[in-house]
Amino acid sequence: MMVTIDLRSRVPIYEQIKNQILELILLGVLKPHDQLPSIRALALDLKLNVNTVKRAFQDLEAAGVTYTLPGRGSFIAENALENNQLKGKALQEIRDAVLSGRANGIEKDEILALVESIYQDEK
Amino acid sequence: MMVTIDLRSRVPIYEQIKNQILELILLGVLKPHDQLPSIRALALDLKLNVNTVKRAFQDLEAAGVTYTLPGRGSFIAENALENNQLKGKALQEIRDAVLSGRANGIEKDEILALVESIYQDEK
Amino acid sequence: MMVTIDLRSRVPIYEQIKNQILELILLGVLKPHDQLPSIRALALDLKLNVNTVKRAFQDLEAAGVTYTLPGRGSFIAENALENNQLKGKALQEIRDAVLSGRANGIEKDEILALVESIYQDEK
Amino acid sequence: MMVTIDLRSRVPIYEQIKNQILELILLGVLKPHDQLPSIRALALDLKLNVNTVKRAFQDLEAAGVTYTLPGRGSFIAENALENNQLKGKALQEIRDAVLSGRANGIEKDEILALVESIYQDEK
DNA sequence: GTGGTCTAGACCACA
DNA sequence: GTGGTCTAGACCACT
Repeated sequence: MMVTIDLRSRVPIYEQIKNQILELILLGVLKPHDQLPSIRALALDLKLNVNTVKRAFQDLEAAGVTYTLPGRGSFIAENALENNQLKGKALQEIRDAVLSGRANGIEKDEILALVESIYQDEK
Repeated sequence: MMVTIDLRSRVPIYEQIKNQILELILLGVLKPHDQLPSIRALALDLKLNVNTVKRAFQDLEAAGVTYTLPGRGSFIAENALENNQLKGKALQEIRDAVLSGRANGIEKDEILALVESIYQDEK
Repeated sequence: MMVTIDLRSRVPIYEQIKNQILELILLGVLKPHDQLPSIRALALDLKLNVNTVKRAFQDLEAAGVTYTLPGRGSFIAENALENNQLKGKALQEIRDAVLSGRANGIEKDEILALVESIYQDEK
Repeated sequence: MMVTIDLRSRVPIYEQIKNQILELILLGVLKPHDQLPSIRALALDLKLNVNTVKRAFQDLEAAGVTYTLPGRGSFIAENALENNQLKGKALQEIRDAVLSGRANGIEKDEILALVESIYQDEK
């Protein structure tokens, strides 16, 4: 699993895990019914607490991105990205951040440029 | 003072206060050396605890946006917006939110449109 | 009375008044039994609240620097500077400030230079 | 953690904590990325309220001396002392205190000796 | 366990 | 009246 964590980020670790798995699906690296690594294996690999990884997996399942077969493991859902119910929350976060940025005097063009650069990165 | 609070927002109340005061400065409603409402008056007005409002004012002062004369009140600093040391943090928040949005399958154009609409609002 | 107040300073206004009167005595401008301006006149002159000036005068009298004849006014005491019981407190304030400066990485020489420059100013 | 508090000092408790942590960094006892004690543990240890300790840590973080990972703890920043934005304020406090001391008839040499003795203490 | 937010309320210093 | 400090304690998010 190509997942890297930045412990110094203010973004919760479980969010980083979720985001990176979603990115891998988006990029086609992970396909429907592919098996995810076990929670314990990933926690060991990333040197994280099992609970932290568990929380990420729980969220993904709750959002309809993955499904779990008890005793077998977690797998990518059929229509993972279409199911994803996390989009709304993500959009709201962007709205909040942009509003805060505007209040702090950040120019519109500054943000537009930032968005462009982010979407250029690894597409 | 035209400050409105959304108690149900995930954005901390004191951040909402900070942002709204910054907006008022940006819009020219509040000018250097203008006096802000007293923390007690604002707390009463917004039905908040004094400490919550105080936290907002403390942050603004630490950021160089306002200055406080104990026993007299808080005032807008001479170069409030130039001093503002909160911009960097705000930009970082936008970056994080956009990255998270991208991971969740939000299209670039969707974000660009959102940014445009936010900046059209009251500028 | 040549007293000037800096409303923007973190030093309490009544302390500024006390300090300036003490300086005037130190410089010989005010001599024993000279009459100080009335509290009201000074408050009017400096555009301050009467209570603020009153507090300064009270402190000076309590410290043995001045004496008051009810209905007549306040006067410089015979041995104003020798009597002054405020020295100890002032020394303690310097100690605290220097300790704090040391903690914040200010070099000894920096402070020594500052002290020299202050004592050169108007002596 | 070797932190001692003087409850009877006019220096706010949270300032005492800030100063002592800064001293520990200055002395090399605390190094970049070292973890500070938890605010709860320190509060318990010093018999203080959690919020008082929190205020100290908040200030240190705002000044760029520490960084905080929610849920994990607070740590010394990479360039803690270089970042420290509190130096200016500390210098201003010394200036004010010395001016006040001069007004109260404290001799220059008295202050110079005091500064020397303070810097001899534990350097 | 960690820190983050918020409330309620006391007491003090200053204007 | 103003802001500043401190306490006690609740509730939440994250590890």
